[in-house]
Amino acid sequence: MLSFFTVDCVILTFHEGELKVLLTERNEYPYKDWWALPGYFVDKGEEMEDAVKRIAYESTGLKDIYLAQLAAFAGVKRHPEGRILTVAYIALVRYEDVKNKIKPVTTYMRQAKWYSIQNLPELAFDHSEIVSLSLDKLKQNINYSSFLFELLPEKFTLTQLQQIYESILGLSLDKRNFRKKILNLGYLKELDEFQTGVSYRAARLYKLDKKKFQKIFN
Amino acid sequence: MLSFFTVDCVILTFHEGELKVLLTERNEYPYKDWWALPGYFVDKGEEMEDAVKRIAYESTGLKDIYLAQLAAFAGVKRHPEGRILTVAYIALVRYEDVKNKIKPVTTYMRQAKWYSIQNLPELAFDHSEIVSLSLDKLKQNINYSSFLFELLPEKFTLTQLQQIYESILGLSLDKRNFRKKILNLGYLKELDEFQTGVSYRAARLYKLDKKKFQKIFN
DNA sequence: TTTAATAGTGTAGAAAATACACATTATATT
DNA sequence: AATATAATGTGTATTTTCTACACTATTAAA
Repeated sequence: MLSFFTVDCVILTFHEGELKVLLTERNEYPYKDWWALPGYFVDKGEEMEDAVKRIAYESTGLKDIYLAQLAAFAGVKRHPEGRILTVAYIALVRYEDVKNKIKPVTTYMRQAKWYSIQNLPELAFDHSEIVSLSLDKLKQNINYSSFLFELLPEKFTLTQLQQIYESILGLSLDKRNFRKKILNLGYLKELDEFQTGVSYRAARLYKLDKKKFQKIFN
Repeated sequence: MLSFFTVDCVILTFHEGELKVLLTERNEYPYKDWWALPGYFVDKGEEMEDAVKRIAYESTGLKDIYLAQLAAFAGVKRHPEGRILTVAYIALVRYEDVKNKIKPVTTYMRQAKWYSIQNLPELAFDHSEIVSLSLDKLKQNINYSSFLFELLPEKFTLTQLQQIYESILGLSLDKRNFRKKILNLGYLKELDEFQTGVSYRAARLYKLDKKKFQKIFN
């Protein structure tokens, strides 16, 4: 009993104050030359998450990235050559980790490129819907998960954290209230270190205290 | 390119103050005679949701029930005869609608039976995990969706609503605070009707004002 | 030394969450 | 008719959280 199916990856990062998603230019029919989410068939005997990691590695050069399943898409008409079921995953990466690494090495996709989620081209298949549902899912879980910190360097400023909240929620937050609330949650560790390389007052750095986060959310 | 996959249904109802899930006794190998979630192969050319509706109809006699996709499960070892991908759905039904209807008419399942989610038998495949993730998903969404009302008759008492909250969240709530909060949300319509057939003071009936609910949540 | 750019901070008022106990009402029982 | 039973329905005081709002501090570059 054969079962062909694919995984598609919504690989997100945070850069220049914006959420960005990694798109690849398809080198295969159907939708040849269209922009699409990185994705491909899951090998026989390969675990789904391993396939996602493989594809994410091929397009970002990174191993061990944060993954969460979004949903399965199996519309009879989603693929012009017959129903192909796909399972979409959200993957989060730090921009500093990938910035110079993207050079896809596969035959089925040409260049990969970060696109601001505000400004996406038309995508192949139902991939626009998949991206949009991914963002909905992040919004839903923003206060109940530490996934945000997968988008930030280990040491980050409160402004960076606030920008991620704002870009995921799609609204702007009051700086004082945001800081009061987030520090009150009690899972950020204030460091005695400061930003470097900026031409203005350097901001204090913080990091996530994972143990405290666990305690608070379980 | 063929693609065989199944859907499994976590069909939930609310009765006697408890959440219950519908299980069927399998009549096919593997796991013959085990209790399992109702589920079966999706036909070629059949939309996933239609397959879910078909299976739910076969086990409950109901059409047009509330559905939400939970997730895809595709572990290489989840099925002893080779990987079978399944997409799990949550379905919610009113007990009054199904109470006398359950008589499965398929060859692949024998009796169907409501089990309290507190007290499930060992299940076939990874179905225990699927049930448990379903409950997690309901918990997550309880305050942001009107799915609860799919478990209640059109006209219900506040005590019934509170019991559903309590059984999904797994904790008990203060009656006065619960009522204050839920009525404050502004989407319940107080009726001039009361419970009948009880041997004590009859409670007032309410119903969901769907338009107001929409307004409030969009 | 001045300018530019962002960091960092507090308070008062409003709203929401919590803790908590008893009188009311309808039916069934004697 | 009186009583018992079982669940309904209600208010207040306290604590906590949310919201609105503006200026000084710091650093580097010009």
